[in-house]
Amino acid sequence: MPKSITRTYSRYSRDATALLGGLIREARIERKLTAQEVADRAGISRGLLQRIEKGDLKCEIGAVFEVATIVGIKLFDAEVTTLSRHLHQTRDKLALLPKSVRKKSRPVRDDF
Amino acid sequence: MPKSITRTYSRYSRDATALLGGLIREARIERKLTAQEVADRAGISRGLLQRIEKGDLKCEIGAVFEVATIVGIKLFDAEVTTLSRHLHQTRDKLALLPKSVRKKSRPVRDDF
DNA sequence: CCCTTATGAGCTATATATCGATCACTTTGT
DNA sequence: ACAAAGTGATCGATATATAGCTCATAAGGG
Repeated sequence: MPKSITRTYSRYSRDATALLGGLIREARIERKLTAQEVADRAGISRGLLQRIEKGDLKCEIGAVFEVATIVGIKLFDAEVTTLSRHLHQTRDKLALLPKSVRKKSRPVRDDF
Repeated sequence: MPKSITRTYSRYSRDATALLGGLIREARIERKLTAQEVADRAGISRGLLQRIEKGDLKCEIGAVFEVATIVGIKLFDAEVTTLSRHLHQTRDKLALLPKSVRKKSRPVRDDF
């Protein structure tokens, strides 16, 4: 990250991350696991787990998903299954789609 | 990250990330957006977008969710709605749960 | 078919996320 | 009420993810 970039995030992203973090925390407590335990199992520090549970947008997605899995949140059930469904819906269409996207170099001539 | 940490990820996490990345790519192409366009809108570099679409586990979750949102993947529909539901299911129970988890200091004496 | 443009991959410099430690505070069980 | 344990926060050091190029290849439109 050169040049000191301050990212902006959409509300959607922020809410989603915060909600996921909150659920992780609640799932952890429900399962009676200490923060240290979960952190150890996930191979991360306790501090990072804290940030994840707070919904910090700058955590590795791998770490977040890993923790989620450990505390018993089935990403496949929630997210991926739906994604899969979505994927299958569009798969046939996608087979016909171009492999690279190309912008119109010029406005379409439809004026004759 | 001091001390050269090599993280291990569960299959779940890897699959989920890869699937999400794949869906992002397909959604982008379907919408006829170039990688550069999406990257610009998300405020990230094209290289990072590539990694996200490949399912790289080490990307910021904020960047991934942001891109997902931009290409029209409704995290709320897929993930968060389910998360919300889950949240509500457990909310009442959670109100009664302890705020910190405590391990048994000693094995339970159930031998008398 | 050519020419334009998108994509993929690799490189370097730098901002920064992460770790590990420490401290104060809260909470819980006894 | 006390002691043990969990949590939250902060700090310094360092590994590393990211931006921003460049080049080569692939792909699509005219």
